[in-house]
Amino acid sequence: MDTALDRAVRVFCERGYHATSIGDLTAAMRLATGSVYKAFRDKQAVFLAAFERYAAVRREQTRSAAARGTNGRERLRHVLLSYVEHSQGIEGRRGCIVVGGAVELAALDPDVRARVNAQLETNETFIAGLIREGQADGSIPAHVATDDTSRLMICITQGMRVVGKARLPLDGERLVGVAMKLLA
Amino acid sequence: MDTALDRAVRVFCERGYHATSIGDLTAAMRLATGSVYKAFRDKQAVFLAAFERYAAVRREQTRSAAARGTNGRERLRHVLLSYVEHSQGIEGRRGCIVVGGAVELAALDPDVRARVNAQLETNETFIAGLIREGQADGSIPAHVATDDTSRLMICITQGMRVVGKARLPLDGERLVGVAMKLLA
DNA sequence: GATAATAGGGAATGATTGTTCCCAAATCAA
DNA sequence: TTGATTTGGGAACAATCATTCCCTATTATC
Repeated sequence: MDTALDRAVRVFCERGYHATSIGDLTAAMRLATGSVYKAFRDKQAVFLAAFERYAAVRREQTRSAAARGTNGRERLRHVLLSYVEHSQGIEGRRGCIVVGGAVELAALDPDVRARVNAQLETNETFIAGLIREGQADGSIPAHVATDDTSRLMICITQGMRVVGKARLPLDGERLVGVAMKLLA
Repeated sequence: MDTALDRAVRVFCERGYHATSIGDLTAAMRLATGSVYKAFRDKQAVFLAAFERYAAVRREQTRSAAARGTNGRERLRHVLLSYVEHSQGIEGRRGCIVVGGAVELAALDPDVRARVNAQLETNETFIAGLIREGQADGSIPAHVATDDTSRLMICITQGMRVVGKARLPLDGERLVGVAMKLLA
């Protein structure tokens, strides 16, 4: 079932919510219509489950990117680098289900909006934590405004997914190199 | 007809492409079904026309925001401030048709993707121009990497629209204050 | 003033949508 | 082996979709 959900994630990322029909889902998940409706209440429930699965996977990827750094600043740098990589190429073109949910459904579906906001806030809190770590270990100056900087970085990461979906190329090292000035 | 198109812009911004039915459009534009199809070839043509109209209006708003500054750095600051303002509150919740087009249609409709890319590149070129102005008038250091910085700023502006649509609050002065470090 | 041309309105249409219902195969219990 | 229960599959359904067609005012032309 998790593998079927992974396939649903791909379709929702690529086509968004409304352009994905139940037929698209059954084809991707290799399940019949009745089976999908036996596993999920309706299409929105499939989307929310796919959203949850996507968020969990991405959260893990981001944590492990952070673990590649040896201090707060380096951990943050690797998180940003990881975001650029995921916003590029084939995965970038496929898109992000959080951004898709925000743009396509935030105004129409309170459940999805709540999940999107929760996800954005989790990410922001994580980044803010890394900034504080850096300030504690001396790799980030104490005068950096933690909350404002982490919120701006959320804007950067979400924006990269928009730009990546539009297929503008993103150079990881150079883009992140510039973004790290925010920690000066 | 321009006023009808303005109303179409609002619907497309708020609901996106696929969730907007012809019925939604006729209600918003105060036109009957037949009239819409007499003025436009199909739904995609309405969207593209609305996109064009939206882009023209936003372009003008951005230019006039830039005009409020007295040097390159200040002009860029006002542009960023303007973006935060438009990403917030009722307009932020309504959303941006460029971001919506990128996220919802870039993978499905080559025409829309081309228009989205053109718009992103226009904005990026405009920002890059402001950076160069600032470097010429001495308000921005010469060592600032123009292309990388302007691309990152596009990510920031597009990301603010995603975050604003999700209804996370954005504090203009503080966010832009942090973002201006990119010009150090 | 009569007629042609245009613009706007809305019912009809066929395709597609999300959802439900029911059937067949397989698994388990006795 | 039976019978009961679950699991997966797909046809059927009503609703909604984008689009077309045709009718009625209104404007323009002679």
